[in-house]
Amino acid sequence: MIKAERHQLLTKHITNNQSAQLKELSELLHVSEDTVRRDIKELADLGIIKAVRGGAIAHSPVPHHYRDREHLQVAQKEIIAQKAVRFVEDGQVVFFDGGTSTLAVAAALPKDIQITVVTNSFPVVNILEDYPSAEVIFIGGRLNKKTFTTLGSETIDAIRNIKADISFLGICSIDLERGITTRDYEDCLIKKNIVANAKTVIALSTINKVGTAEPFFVCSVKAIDVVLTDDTIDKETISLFEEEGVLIQ
Amino acid sequence: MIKAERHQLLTKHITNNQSAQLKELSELLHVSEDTVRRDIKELADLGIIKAVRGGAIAHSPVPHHYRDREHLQVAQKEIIAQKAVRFVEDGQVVFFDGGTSTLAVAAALPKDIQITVVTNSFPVVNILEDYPSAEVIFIGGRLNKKTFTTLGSETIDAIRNIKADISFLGICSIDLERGITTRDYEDCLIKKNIVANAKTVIALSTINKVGTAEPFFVCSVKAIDVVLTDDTIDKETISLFEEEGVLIQ
DNA sequence: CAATATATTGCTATATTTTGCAATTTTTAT
DNA sequence: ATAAAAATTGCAAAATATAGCAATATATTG
Repeated sequence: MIKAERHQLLTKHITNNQSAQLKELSELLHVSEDTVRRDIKELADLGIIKAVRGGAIAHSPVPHHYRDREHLQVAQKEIIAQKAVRFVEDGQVVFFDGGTSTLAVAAALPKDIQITVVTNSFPVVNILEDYPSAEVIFIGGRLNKKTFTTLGSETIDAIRNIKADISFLGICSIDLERGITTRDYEDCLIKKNIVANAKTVIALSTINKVGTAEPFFVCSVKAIDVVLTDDTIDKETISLFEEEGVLIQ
Repeated sequence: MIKAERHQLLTKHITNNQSAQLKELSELLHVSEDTVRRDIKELADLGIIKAVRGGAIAHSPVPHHYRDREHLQVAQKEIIAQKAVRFVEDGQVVFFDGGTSTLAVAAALPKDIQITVVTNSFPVVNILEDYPSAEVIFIGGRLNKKTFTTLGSETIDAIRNIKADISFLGICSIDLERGITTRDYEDCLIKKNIVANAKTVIALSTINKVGTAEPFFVCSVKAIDVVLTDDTIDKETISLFEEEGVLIQ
């Protein structure tokens, strides 16, 4: 077997299993552990996998700067993501807001999904590069280097021109009385326009954000169609939201 | 058996099996390993398969994928990049086209440079995320998953609205008579608009691309201000370009 | 058609790369 | 602190690549 072929198999095996040990790979490929070690080093230099002591692990699917934040509440975000993907169907136009919750949803989409994704979030694009049947429309504008999204009037103009079937909205704070609010003014403007231009708005929120408020008002709870959280909601809250016409899960 | 026939069989065999060794192919085609090696090299130069030590492997599912080219001709691109950064000054608005040459220029910029960067290339944004004083404006549009740039009418509209001080143009082919040409129609449209809207156009080209031509016409050589290459140019060529008002280095 | 140029092919000799092994150092776990 | 596991280094044998060359085939030209 030639080296390039080994590299392919190595990459496949490691990304499939998330991790692998030298001994296991050495036996799989019928080469010495030294060779496997060297192969792993080469692949790691290319940024394809990550070399660790005793073997290798798969790269996280999200870009590096995001990894720090991504490790926060991974399990919770995963729960939200699983709830969210059930709403997405082939043929739809789906908008993804910035933020790690929406990113988790993008990452949870099945690889063969056939949708048109609209987003102003670079990490979302990073994820969707490998989805062969997903058309991606990126909303341009000024880059915000903290959130890796675009901002500004061009961004808002572009959002106004697209009517999405579903818009996933990452939420800072949500409260029945004060509605959805954000800490950042520009982000607020973006979200306002996303809400205004979607057929169905799905807000993603970890449970600890429910019942809190921030300075800038995006929209009332009525304007949201679905709220997805990482936990079970008590019946009282559910019916309170239902009174406003909002499905909360 | 003629060469073209061998090439067909080779391509078929390699794409079917994902990879193949020299010996195996040599026996299959009843020619020496040297010939197979040369065949593979030719097919690899055309980007049909990938030549590797000991044989060849099929290209990643998407041909001409950006990631494959990323590490190609690093030294040459570095030479071009060093020539290019000398043209950039603080306070300017600089446009970066897609492609690995322009990417190398972006990567060669000093970390503290204070410019406004406009681009439709995701890799360029990735580089500039870490430049604290560089403002980044991203041109939105439809994502091309091969080049990781945006395309389409929105992209072109946005380009028209920005007048850059300097535009760096990655070049497929450049020829004194036939001008600058590309292989891809949509890419051609983008480049056309970049050239039309820049004060200074700097074309980046590895030396092997000078004197070649592709189907789609972007602009005449006159429209370019500077051509940067990875090698020294003979005096005759220099004066020929100078007659057209083009500085070539 | 002849003769001349060009391209292809397989061979040889000479680099270069890859690989497994052994000796040594570093890291990890107890 | 100590033993075990893993990484690093240097090395030699084997595999593969490169460059030059001669023989042959193919294309071009007048």
